Amino acid sequence: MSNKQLSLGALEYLSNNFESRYCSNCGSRFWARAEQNTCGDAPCAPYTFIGAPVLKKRGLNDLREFYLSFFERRGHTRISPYPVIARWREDVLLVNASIYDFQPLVTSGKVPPPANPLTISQPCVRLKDIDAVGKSGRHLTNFEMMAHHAFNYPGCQIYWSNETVEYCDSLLHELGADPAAITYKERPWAGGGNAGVSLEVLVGGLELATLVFMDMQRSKTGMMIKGERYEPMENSIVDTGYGLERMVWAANGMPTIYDAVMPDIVNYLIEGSGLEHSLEDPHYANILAQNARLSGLVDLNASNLRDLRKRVATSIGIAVDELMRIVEPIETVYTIADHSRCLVFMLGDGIVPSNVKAGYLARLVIRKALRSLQGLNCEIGLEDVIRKQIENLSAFTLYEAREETIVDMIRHETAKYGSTIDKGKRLVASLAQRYRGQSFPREELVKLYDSHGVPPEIVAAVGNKIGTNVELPDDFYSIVADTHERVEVRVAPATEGVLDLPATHRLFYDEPEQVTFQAQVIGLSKGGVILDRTLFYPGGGGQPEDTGHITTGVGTKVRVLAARLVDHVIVHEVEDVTPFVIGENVRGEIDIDRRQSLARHHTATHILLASIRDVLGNHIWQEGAQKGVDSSRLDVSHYKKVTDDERKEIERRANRVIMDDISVEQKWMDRNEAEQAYGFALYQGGVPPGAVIRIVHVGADVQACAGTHMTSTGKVGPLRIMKTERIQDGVERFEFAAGIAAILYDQERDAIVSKSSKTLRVPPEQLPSTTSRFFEEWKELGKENEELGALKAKFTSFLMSESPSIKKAQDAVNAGDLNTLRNVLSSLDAAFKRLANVAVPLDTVPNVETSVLAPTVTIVEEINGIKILSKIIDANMKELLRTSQELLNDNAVVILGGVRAGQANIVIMMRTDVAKKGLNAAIIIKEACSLLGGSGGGRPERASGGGPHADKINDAVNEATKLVHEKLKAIGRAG
RNA sequence: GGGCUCGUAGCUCAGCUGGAAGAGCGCUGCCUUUGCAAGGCAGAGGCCCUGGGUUCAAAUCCCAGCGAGUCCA
Repeated sequence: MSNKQLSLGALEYLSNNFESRYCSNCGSRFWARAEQNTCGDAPCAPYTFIGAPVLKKRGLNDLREFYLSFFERRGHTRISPYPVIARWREDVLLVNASIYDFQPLVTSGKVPPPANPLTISQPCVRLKDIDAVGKSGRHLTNFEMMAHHAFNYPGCQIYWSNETVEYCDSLLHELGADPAAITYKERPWAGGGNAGVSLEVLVGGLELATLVFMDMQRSKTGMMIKGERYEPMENSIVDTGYGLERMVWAANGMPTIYDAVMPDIVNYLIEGSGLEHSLEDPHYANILAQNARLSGLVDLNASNLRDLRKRVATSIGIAVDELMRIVEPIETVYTIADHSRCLVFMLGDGIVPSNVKAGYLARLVIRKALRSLQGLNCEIGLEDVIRKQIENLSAFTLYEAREETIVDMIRHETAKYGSTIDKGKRLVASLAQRYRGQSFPREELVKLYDSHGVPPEIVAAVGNKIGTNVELPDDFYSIVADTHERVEVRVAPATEGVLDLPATHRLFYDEPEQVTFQAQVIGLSKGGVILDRTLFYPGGGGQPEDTGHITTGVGTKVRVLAARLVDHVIVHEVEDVTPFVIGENVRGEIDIDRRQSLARHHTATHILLASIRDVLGNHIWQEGAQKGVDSSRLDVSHYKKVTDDERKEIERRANRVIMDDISVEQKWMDRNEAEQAYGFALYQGGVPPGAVIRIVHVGADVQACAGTHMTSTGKVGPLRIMKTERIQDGVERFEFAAGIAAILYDQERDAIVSKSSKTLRVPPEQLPSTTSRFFEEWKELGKENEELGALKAKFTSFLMSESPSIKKAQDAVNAGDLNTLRNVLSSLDAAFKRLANVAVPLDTVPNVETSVLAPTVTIVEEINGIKILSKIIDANMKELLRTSQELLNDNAVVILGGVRAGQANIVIMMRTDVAKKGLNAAIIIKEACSLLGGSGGGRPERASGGGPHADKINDAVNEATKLVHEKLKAIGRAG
């Protein structure tokens, strides 16, 4: 027993009203009024509330309101829920619990809580047990955690465990719980770097709430809790969590939590899919209840699902198959009901489906829902269910306002998934062809899922139809996980030593247009000067730091390379720290052009974000931003590609705001007041620490922002969107320039255009038509060139051998067939004319070529009845190949050489019957080309090669010819 | 943030152990048919994503970039 558990034992309220015992099953300590041997929790105790509600019947909205007002009456302030996407945290993606709202800034004491004590009903999304959803009867991917929190600081004690348990007890009494049925089970608790003791609150076997008493923090020494060491901390926090859905379930005793929480959605899906079942049928209700009761006792996963099915079937007395037939469709209905509700929370709170981060989790849920819906085989679309859910969640007005965007995202994702699956099926089909009649390799199955998103069930369905044997392993997803190497999380960079100096006064906020300032040197560090006040902005919020000069008391001017914020102190990194003396007065001067440009881009960023939101919709959220001197970029969440028209409209709107010359308001505000007034949209650029934050108004845009700004929008000057790109699925990047940078961008563009138009000798406005004409003509020329090559090959071979046309003409003459003769001659004539009309591009013909070509003659020899032709002609590689092909009509082996662009090429071709005798062109070409300083290769009956020594072309062709002769003679002797 | 796939004709894709750019569907024309369904013949249609590198030779191999898809944290 650890100390923590003993300390709770001193609780007055518990010891006065309850008996403390140890569970005969798990050994945990628990408190109860009734005589009982077990802790009342699964798996030590079964559900008893199903069919026998343990709380007074209440609906979701009713119970939520009851809870919040219960705590309001007891001095708590009601707080609006936070979004389910945890934008204020870098360590997690989704809000898993109400305390996430206050981590890390409030829990660490850096920021005061919005109210103290407070009560909230916080929607949460947990995807960890997503596979058990629908099957276990109790798992949800999303739920509302009702909570009351008290933050105790030194000198400010609100309340602690005694009051918390008392509140819980009387709440449960008021809700109609039998006092004797309530059990508090003690458990050590740890999470998010903190630890403490918790009490699980159990009624009827169901855990309704957890009361956490957080008063420890992680440390190197201290006591061990759940594998980490913790020490006591100054603050202590009451962190409670009551499951709204579970309480509703306990209050009506339905077989599953889904029936209790979303009866109309469940019915809608059941009716829509033509399922016969209804909960009125006692047989079905019994099966589902039994299923929920037994699954309550285990942690459901893929491998023990079968065991569970068996146990349920046995306890009801039916076959497993029968059970599955009844239970699976309804489980699918539950899954869809859960997932669709989850999606309303996710998408409604601004998550855009993507392939990374929270967006990926949303996509995951969408795809699971779509797959389930498909399994149900009904006309209802996910879109329809989502609309119904939004209607149901009327307590959240925000979602109603965003309904069309949510539905549009769903539609978009549905189409996307459809095409992924279509593509996947085609892939599977072609793979299945390869493995027809064999078993389908497991690696392919994994790869299809991992690289192409094809679920194994689809592989099986398509594959088995084609005739490959696809086996589905039980632990498929863990096999996939095993193929991914675990990457260690990088360690946080070491923080610099805290400077024991007062916070630097930030002149850049008070006097945004000042260039110079007087200050006193109050500290020196290695390479750094610390002043009591400064105009140098230390960087932050995507805005780079200022540079400039500091002139010492004796007039030495020292360059400031950068300014950095270390805790509350701004450190000026200087070229040389030696001229500075602590205590002296100095004069600072910032590089005003740089600062102006940065500030201009910063203000422009705010203007642009507001314009983007105007044009693309209110789901737009800043995902990142980087300001620069020459250009800046702004990343926003958006689920479609930005069109040209949208981009232009955004640019026009932004420039209109600039021309309206609205003054930029900047003020410090109490954090909680600001949040109340403007909501979470304040934190586009991240959540700043501190009880007081800087609020910047730029037109319609209001943000918490620490950067420096222009004093009015007009001073931003022209704004140009240079380009948009999709940096991830669901995130669009805008690159833009403002002020002089925008002018420079325009000028650069003009230069590009004017240079091009000078080259083409057309005015800029004719560039599009001229370039496309040139492109077309270039393509035409390419085709003509091809044709020319073919004709040239024909012509060349015609000159060297007995052309079939000539034969045909002679035959026609002999037969007196004038018609044929006329046709042959006219077609030859046309070919020659065409050849004559096409300009032959004269390559830079090297001298060597003419000298080589001149003495060459056509060599035709016959060895063992095999006709061999070899010659050097004026042709490139392609033409050599073509000509050889033509010459093969009259010859059995053709060897052609040619020189182009200072490089020699050789081609050897032969009839297949010659190659079959054992003559290998690829081997011969290699030999011959080695004389050229190169190499070659190909297939036995056709090979090509070449080399840089063009002057050796004669030798190479001769060598090839010689080798052919020798080989043929050898074959002849052997034969 | 990391892993893995893919960019070739209008579409779907083959070719990728380097050696003349292919198939199916679609399109155009002609033939067959009373018409339809269809069949036959001929043809058009390609910066093989871009830029480097290796090589005698690159759609194919290597690197970088751009674009798309997918899985995981």
